[in-house]
Amino acid sequence: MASQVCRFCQARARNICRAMSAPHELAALESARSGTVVMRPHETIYRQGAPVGDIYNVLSGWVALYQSLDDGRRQITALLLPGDVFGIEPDGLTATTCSAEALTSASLCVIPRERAAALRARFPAYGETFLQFIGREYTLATEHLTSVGRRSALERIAHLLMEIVTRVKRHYPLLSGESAQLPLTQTEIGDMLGLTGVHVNRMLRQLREDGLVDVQPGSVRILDADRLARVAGAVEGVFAFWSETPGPDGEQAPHRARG
Amino acid sequence: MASQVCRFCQARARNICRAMSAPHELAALESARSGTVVMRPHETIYRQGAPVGDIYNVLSGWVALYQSLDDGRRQITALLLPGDVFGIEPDGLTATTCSAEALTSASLCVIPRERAAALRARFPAYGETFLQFIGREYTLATEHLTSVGRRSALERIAHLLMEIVTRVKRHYPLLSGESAQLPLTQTEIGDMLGLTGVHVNRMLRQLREDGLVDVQPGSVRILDADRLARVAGAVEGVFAFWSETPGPDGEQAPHRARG
DNA sequence: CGCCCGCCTTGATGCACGTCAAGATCGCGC
DNA sequence: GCGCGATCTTGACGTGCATCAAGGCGGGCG
Repeated sequence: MASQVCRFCQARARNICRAMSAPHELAALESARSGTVVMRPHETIYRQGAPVGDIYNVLSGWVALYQSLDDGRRQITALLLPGDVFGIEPDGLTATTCSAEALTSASLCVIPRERAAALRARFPAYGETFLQFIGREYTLATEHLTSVGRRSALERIAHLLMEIVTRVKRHYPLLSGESAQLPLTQTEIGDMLGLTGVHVNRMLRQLREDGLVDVQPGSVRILDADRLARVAGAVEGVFAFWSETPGPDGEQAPHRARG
Repeated sequence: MASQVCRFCQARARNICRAMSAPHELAALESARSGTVVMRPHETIYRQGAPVGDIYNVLSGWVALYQSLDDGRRQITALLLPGDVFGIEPDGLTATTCSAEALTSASLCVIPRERAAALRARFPAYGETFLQFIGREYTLATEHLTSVGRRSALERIAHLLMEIVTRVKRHYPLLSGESAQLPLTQTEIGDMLGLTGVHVNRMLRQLREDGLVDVQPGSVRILDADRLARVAGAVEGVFAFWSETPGPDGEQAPHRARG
């Protein structure tokens, strides 16, 4: 009883399904997916240590993956925006090392793990897209690692704000000027960057006083992108990476320019 | 002019080529690979910002991926041991975000990126193995992120030592007792964990005085694995993860036990 | 043999960030 | 309209790790 959702899916062109467009490919997708799930803010999608049999495609809303330690410390290890995928790490059926939680209301397209594997076997291009998407997540994680390991609190926050605004801009025109929704509490920003909420607050204040950004609860506006990037100590080429759709070696990157 | 190296490759059973064993599969591998490269200690394999057209399979030796900031700070983002793969992140042809360097003498099996893609298209099982290996690297990066973000210096070091000994043990019997080669300087350990070499030294001293480990230049010996794991604040299930060969949802994990 | 250069080791000092604590603000439910 | 909880905000204070500095050890090379 496959419905026809995939062939009308607006998100398809830019997410993990983008290699599938012929009628028989769409039919295969439609019969593989098990449905769309709608999560409410702060609802848990799956919990660290539990087996996870599905792969999730973010259609709308923001999702966080995080790891918790016994004493309650937690680290957000990934931030997923519409167009991103999670649950692909191949240890799904035994035990995930991260929990997943919706930060906002979110709708997720769900595909059972084995059916996704079957699709990859049948449509190699679909498998390649998987590789590109998990490679993208890996690169993002790597950049967060250098941020948390080697950047000061101020640099980390500047870097994260640039990343978020750039990634949001990739799919949605910004609200006005360089302003974007930011549905993260300061504590959650701290949990991404290895800081406390209190210290995040102080650093945001400094960025505001220096005229670099304006962060209101719920939104960011970047006032001086050049100086912010300089504070962030951004590595050559990251902006292009953040804004591009993962692709076969970045071929279809929209505005890639180096140097 | 394909040689016959792959069919006699000792490493094949446990590395990214393990799905390939039939004669025609081995022939395909042999004609795809471009050769074996031998690196000397501290030799650079590729540099951050440069395009990389190859995928590397570690046959022997240790390799580090790292990211550098303008002012010389650096973060090691991955540690590759024999059996691991790097260069798979799909942004290869434009610009890598990390540099790669041999920590010891190392030999690497090299496959050009497009030929690997062609193999994946022809042999879906090979493509699945890619997914599993990059997923493994992603999970490791994620755990390093929570270490650097949320663990104290002492905890991070305990955690890293357990990870390294467990990963080494996966492929090689330990030297004697729980002792393994550790070809990392204390500064390099610091670069993995977001610490200075000086502080690494002090924390190692404390672990030694507490009778948990014995770290000589060049080797580690774990004296009390239980207490060390408690200091590390290890998350449920990581040890099994470190020691297992990445597989289809961990099916062939050798000693997996949870709880 | 003796120099030099990396690395390890340890001490003294400083600072970036954490912790604790007390409002202020705002949205929400009753 | 009022109370309540979550979040933001700011101050005072403490500490974990960095920084600076000096000496020891060992291995490679002239």
